[in-house]
Amino acid sequence: MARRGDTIELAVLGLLHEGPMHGYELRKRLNLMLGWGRVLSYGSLYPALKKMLRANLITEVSTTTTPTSRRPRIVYEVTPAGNEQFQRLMSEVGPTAWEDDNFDIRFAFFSSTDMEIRLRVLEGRRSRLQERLARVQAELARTQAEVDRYAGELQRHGVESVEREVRWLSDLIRAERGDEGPATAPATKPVGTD
Amino acid sequence: MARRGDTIELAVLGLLHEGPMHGYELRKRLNLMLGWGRVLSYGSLYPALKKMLRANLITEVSTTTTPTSRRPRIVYEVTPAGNEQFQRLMSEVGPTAWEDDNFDIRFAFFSSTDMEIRLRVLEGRRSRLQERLARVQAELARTQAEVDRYAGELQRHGVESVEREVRWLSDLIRAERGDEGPATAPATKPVGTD
DNA sequence: GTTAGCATGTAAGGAGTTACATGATTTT
DNA sequence: AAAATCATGTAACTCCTTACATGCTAAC
Repeated sequence: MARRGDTIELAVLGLLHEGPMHGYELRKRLNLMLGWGRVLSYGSLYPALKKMLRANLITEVSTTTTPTSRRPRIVYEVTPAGNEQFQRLMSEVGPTAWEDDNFDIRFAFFSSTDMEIRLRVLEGRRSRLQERLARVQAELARTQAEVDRYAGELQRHGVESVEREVRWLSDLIRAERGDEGPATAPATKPVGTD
Repeated sequence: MARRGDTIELAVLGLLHEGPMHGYELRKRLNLMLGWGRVLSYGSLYPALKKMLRANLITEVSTTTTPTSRRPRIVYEVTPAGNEQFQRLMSEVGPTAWEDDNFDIRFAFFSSTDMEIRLRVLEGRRSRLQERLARVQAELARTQAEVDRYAGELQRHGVESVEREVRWLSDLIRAERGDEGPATAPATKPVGTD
């Protein structure tokens, strides 16, 4: 079962899926990818790589092929076992918190999986969001007038944001089913109900 | 300077600002308030309360006044020092990550501060979001076509969401300046540029 | 009478950050 | 020549979660 800490593992396997890379570059790519907020520190990346080496998910590749005679960098490559693990982490159904925390990463690597898994991840996220939406809206109805102005405004904005994301997911699911990848632009147009 | 762990402290002080409460109730209110995602566990709440007691930010209040003869609950009340700390945490300018992590909590307690602080918090958040937006869009322009379909779609959606939040913040700032609290509905209307 | 919710706490462990340590290479 | 960036790592520390431990009260 997927644990909290498997996030870095998933991200590293996903990036290495595109080709060999060394630690420093992995960190840079990761920080661009997950640019919205948190950055990953070396203090967690390097130990994670060591752990993955021991688990035989990745292997070191000699850098001697580099023509420009740079300083020795440790380039990693994904093993067959690593690819298996990647597919497992991409598709596994775990606790809500884990799946929500890793949705973005999974999405970013959608090209490296098949449609079946993409649909499961998208639909899973949508149903979790809808469930929460229902709970929050029930709560809102129950406590109606007694909420603070600002707290209420925050709730309202939160609900609206989640509703948008649900519509976005619905568009993507439709596109996926219609077999034409993510829609390139129409997310702002009225798309009817979900 | 505000540390990462001051989040619970801020939230507890904010809730107690509305009146005395015991731990169990604090947790419930908090989990409703921050309903979008993570829940706070007893394992972090109770030790935090103990720590705040020692720091003299809150005090225990005897529950003997309760008429229904319930089991003894430990009801906490905020001290003058606690109120000072609350105002400090509400207004303090810290590292980006801290301010971003705590924006929602600060917003939810806006009624307990004055307009000066509300404006500073709202404008601070808006400028941080705009800065990130600029960075990401520059990055998007630089790497144009070479991005993966799904990774690109994720970026696009992220930019759109942040742009929405910037408009929301601008509405709130305008309302705050016009002295009429948060707008009750017009967030979906076109509001021009920021 | 037993399940569900109220109520408070502790201990162990996970995951990641910050700060430290080191040194090569490229740019200014 | 200095500053920035490339590049890899370790140690200490922080914050939080999970799991455990305990017992009362209300509802079914």
